[in-house]
Amino acid sequence: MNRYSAKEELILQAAEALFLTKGYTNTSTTEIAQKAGCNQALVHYYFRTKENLFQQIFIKKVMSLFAEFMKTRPAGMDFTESLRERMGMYFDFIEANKQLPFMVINELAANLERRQAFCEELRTNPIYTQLYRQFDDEVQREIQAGRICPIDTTDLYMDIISLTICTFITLPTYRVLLQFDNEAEKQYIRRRKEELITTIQKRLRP
Amino acid sequence: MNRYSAKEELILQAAEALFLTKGYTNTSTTEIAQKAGCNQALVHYYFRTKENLFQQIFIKKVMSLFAEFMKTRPAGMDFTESLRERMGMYFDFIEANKQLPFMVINELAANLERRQAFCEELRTNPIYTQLYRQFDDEVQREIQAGRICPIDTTDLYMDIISLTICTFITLPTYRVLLQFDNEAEKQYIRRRKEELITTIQKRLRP
DNA sequence: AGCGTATTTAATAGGTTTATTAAAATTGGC
DNA sequence: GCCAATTTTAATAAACCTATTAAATACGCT
Repeated sequence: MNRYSAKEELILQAAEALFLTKGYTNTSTTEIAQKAGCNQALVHYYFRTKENLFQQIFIKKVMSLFAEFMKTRPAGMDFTESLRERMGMYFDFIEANKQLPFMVINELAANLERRQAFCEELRTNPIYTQLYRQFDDEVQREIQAGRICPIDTTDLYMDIISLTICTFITLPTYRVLLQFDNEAEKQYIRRRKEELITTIQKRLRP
Repeated sequence: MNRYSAKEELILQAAEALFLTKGYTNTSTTEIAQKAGCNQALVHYYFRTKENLFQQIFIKKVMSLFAEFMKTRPAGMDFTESLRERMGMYFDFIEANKQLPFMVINELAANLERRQAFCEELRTNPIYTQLYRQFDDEVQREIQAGRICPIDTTDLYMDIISLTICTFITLPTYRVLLQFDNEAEKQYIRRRKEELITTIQKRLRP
């Protein structure tokens, strides 16, 4: 079941929400405690240090982000179809976790140690290496069969995450700049999703 | 000439380097003073507040980023050619200012007031509105002439900055992950630049 | 040389932050 | 219903950060 106590869970949730929206430095343990409805000392009682608490949330979240795209290819589809499917899923996942890209970018870019720990995990954990290899194999097969044009798998992956992530990274600014109301924003996001899929499909045409 | 005194200039430089790499919150005025080789009080003497100092650097930098792409179309080229040229220039500009995207993302996303001030500037300053309108006109003309396929100008612009910026946002991580040495990194960046141009050109094909 | 202004510093007030400690409250087993 | 372990709190130490103030130093001008 749940290896966390109720309060511990509340603290984790509060911390996650705050770290995601405000980043590591801008979030204080006092604030986390407040949001979780407990004393600040309790945060340290359960997690000892702020860094510790952050790591637990960070690793979990970031890995889910990476794994989302590399998910096993849905059965009974050709590559192009399944890629479209996966891009859609990835895009939706980030839409549902709009703040995640910010946290990842901030913490990975700002902190060498965290970056190294993260890369170490990515390089050594067979879950991720296998997922990547599998995706790469698919791409190579399609290229050899002439169904898509030659492209480096890294580039393809980068293109997809770039177009996805930047949509949400620029969103807060676009919201102000283009004066989105709720409906306009939804529509914009839908359009960006279409644009992502179109662009990648055209990119892959032989 | 230079309206800054020598020490003032040193402080600005130190602050710029630090804000760019570590962000606003993670940089202290003490640190800036240290790097500039002066007393911490001097930072406040010249710029009164840390926020003030930051603004001066931020506005200048961000506006140069936006303006770079919208530069007037180089003469004697057709649109496709000139677009390629401009994408190259934009990419190179960001390569020469690798840290800039981080600062922009962080500060615009994290701080509503800054975002509003920035958007206000972008919306009202004729330099930027004109540059954008001009680019939009070009795109419309090309579409009507059937030389490129229909696309929303906002989408086209977003695609370009996405592919450019994400290259450098992920770079610190890729550096560790793919264990780049100097040469490998350069090569990777060159490849990403090609990929950007290829992808956009294919995207625009009728 | 000497006065007045601009620059630079040391010292410090006032605030916030993380982390610890010791005591109080709560819970579950018997 | 009491004891012991767990959970929670209040209080506070120690570090650090921004901003200010008043004093010291350098500088330009006559």
